[in-house]
Amino acid sequence: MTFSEENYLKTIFHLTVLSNSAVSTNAIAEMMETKASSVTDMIKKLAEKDLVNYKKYQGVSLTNKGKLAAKTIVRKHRLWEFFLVEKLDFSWDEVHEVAEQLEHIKSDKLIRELDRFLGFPKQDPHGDPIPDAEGNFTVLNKVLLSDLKKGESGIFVGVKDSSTTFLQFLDKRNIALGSEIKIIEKEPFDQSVLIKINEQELRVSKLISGNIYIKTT
Amino acid sequence: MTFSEENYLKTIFHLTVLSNSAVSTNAIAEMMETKASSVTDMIKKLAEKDLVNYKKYQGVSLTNKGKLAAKTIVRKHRLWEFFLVEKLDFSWDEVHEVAEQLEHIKSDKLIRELDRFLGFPKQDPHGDPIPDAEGNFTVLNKVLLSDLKKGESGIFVGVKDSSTTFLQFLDKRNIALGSEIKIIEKEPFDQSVLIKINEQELRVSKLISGNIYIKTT
DNA sequence: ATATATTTTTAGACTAATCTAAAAATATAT
DNA sequence: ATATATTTTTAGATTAGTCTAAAAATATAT
Repeated sequence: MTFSEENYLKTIFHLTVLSNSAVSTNAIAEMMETKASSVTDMIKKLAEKDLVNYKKYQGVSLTNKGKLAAKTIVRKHRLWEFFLVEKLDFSWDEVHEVAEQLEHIKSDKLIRELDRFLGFPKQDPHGDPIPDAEGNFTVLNKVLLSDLKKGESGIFVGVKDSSTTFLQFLDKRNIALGSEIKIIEKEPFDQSVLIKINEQELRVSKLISGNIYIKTT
Repeated sequence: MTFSEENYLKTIFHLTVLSNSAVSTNAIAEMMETKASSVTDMIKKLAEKDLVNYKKYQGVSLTNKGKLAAKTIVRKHRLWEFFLVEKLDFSWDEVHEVAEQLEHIKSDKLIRELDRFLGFPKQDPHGDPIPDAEGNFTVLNKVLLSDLKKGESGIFVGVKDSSTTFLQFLDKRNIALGSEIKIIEKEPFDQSVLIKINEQELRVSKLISGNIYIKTT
């Protein structure tokens, strides 16, 4: 499987998780920053290899074979991210680009041994689940900070948007995975919330609270 | 720089070390298991980028820029090999193929941090020197086992041929880097040598002794 | 229901890296 | 020194992945 094929599978997988139905050509093109015509070409190739189900104009979905391949790539990506943060002192906003490269390295032994070396981690540095060799993973049951009500609290366990800018925003305010967050007050007008974190009070906008996953305690 | 360009540079580098003069198109083709015409095409591309000196029919050599690029790839290859053996329990005959992939990952921070994480190793698992970030490395002054005379001894510090079969041959006989080896006797007829290693005596052919590097003590 | 807008596919072209076959240059042998 | 062999380059084709522009299919709006 080529790098490009792997990248398409991964993108289709991520889009499927979001939408839970057939994925459109344009959605893939947009997420990959490429053209719809290129997507059509590649989809045909993947369908030929039984990695996706495809009927002209009807969007695309992963076959079981394609799903396992996609999960394997996600597994590799997230294990490498964990490695970079835990062993090589990368910060969580620096890992994505390098993991995008490392995820394509082909060696079953490598990924098996890396997993062992890291102690079989279950979440990557952004709180996303790391699939095991069979593609299975457990999703924490978590809610968005924006869905909590006044007085409720929980542990910060993941981010929805893991863009560099958002992650750096959190770093600047010392909001890290594992922090306890409590809702002090919600402003109905702009839906901003006043939260208590690290013994400090902080007001965050809806855009922020809608990107923070909380495990309620 | 593409993977392919990097592989050509690396090959030219290795061939230059061996021959110490301009490298022929055919030599590159043979080492890379490709066709001379493909080599010519790529050489032109590398010359265009000022990575090699090239005059039609006269062979190629690396420019300073090309030499540094090549050493950087070798540095990455050997650091990853060290990582695989030291941290992921690979054996020295399993690392090459995976390192061939890992050497192409692009991230200065990655390789800098990996080097630090590994404790700035100076030799890879086969005893080959690991260049530093500037491309400098120290070559142990070592001799071939086949050049030692009766009664001389030293430490096994490297292999000349690091093919899987040769490395597995050594493993089978418990001949590992760091072992002390002493020449008990040399047979003039077939140039085989009787050596003492790990308290045992062992007869090895010229083909073997000619692939083992020794640091005399 | 039909016109209009949007999405998707197709047709044809481009680049990088490769190949085969033929031509050109260089090396070798007597 | 010249014929022969070898090496290297060129010319032209192929494949994977991409693109633009146009055509075809589907969705939307009134």
